[in-house]
Amino acid sequence: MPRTSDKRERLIRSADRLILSQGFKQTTLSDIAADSGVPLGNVYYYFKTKEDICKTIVDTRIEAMQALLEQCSQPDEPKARLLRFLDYPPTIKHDLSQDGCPIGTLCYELSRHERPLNESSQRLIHVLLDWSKAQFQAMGRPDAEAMALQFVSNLQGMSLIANALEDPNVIEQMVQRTRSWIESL
Amino acid sequence: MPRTSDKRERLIRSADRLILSQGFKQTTLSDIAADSGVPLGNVYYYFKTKEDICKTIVDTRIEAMQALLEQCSQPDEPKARLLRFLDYPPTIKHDLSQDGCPIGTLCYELSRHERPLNESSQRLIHVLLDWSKAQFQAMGRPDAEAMALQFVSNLQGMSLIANALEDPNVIEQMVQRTRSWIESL
DNA sequence: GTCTATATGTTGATAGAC
DNA sequence: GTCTATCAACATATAGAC
Repeated sequence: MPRTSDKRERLIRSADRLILSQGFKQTTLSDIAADSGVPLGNVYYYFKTKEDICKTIVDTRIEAMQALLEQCSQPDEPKARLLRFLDYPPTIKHDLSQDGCPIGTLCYELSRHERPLNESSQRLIHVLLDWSKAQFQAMGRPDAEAMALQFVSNLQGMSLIANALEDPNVIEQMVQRTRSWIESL
Repeated sequence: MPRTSDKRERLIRSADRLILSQGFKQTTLSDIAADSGVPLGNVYYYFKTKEDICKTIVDTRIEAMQALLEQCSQPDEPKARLLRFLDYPPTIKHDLSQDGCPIGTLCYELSRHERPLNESSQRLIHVLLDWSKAQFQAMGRPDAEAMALQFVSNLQGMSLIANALEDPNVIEQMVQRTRSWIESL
């Protein structure tokens, strides 16, 4: 019987969605329980603490981003990989402008919590930085580090502004600019 | 007697600092009271609600940024104004990498609160966008809107990444890149 | 205007029956 | 494994003496 329970999965999905739209601190266990249809007391069978849920969400988002990045890393030249990644933000521009970037928002919120939660910020942003840097290095650029910084900065900057203005068009415009920049290299 | 009380000012200063390092939701009235040396019950003589404090901090930061922008707007050509603004981030790179941007962090946090708090996000980011756009327009650029987007995106992107990595050098590197971009126009 | 004491509500977490 | 009931801590906000 317990083998077929999908409660843990439902809890994670609800937590992920609620944390994205409300933030981690703002989201209560009661919110997550209600949204997932799991009784409040039962949450503690699956997660030891609220902080434990947060760590799980961090891992979930990191893995989701890594899956996306691998999908963009087909046996191809690095420039095409970067351009292929840029196809993604416009497909979720409405989510991005409504809730911000799942990586960036968590990054910024967790960096103002205590240890060990704030240590997740570094891991989250490194996923994007490391992959980007690898692509610029494969392009033979000695300034790969700085280029990766600019690339990820564009992604995070556009998400924050689009979210603040609630304007999906910001994503379109900035992706277009970033695309032109990559193509010109 | 009450004329010389600086309690309200002390409360604002403490709230501003605490909200910057811990976030608004995370910061309790007790924190602010203790830090400012004002008894908890007395806070409500100066502010009706906690939300009221937040709105005051938003205004404070907007005014501080406007003051800085005016300082960069000496009777000069627009390109020099943008470059003069870029002198600023490196002077506070340690604060930026420790706590993030006072505009951007508040922007991202408040956009996931309910109305009317989330409406402040738009006002906060518009301060930077409007001023930047005005400079690019004065430079005669028809794409001033997109240029302002890229400029502010760089500022916010570098702050988020520097904060996540706790690395002031990210500010230096990205400001240098942004400076080169502006100079090339 | 100032401050102590406290009301009121919410939240993370636990106890214990089933 | 599941769920109800509840605890203990904390946060916002108020009452009321001074």
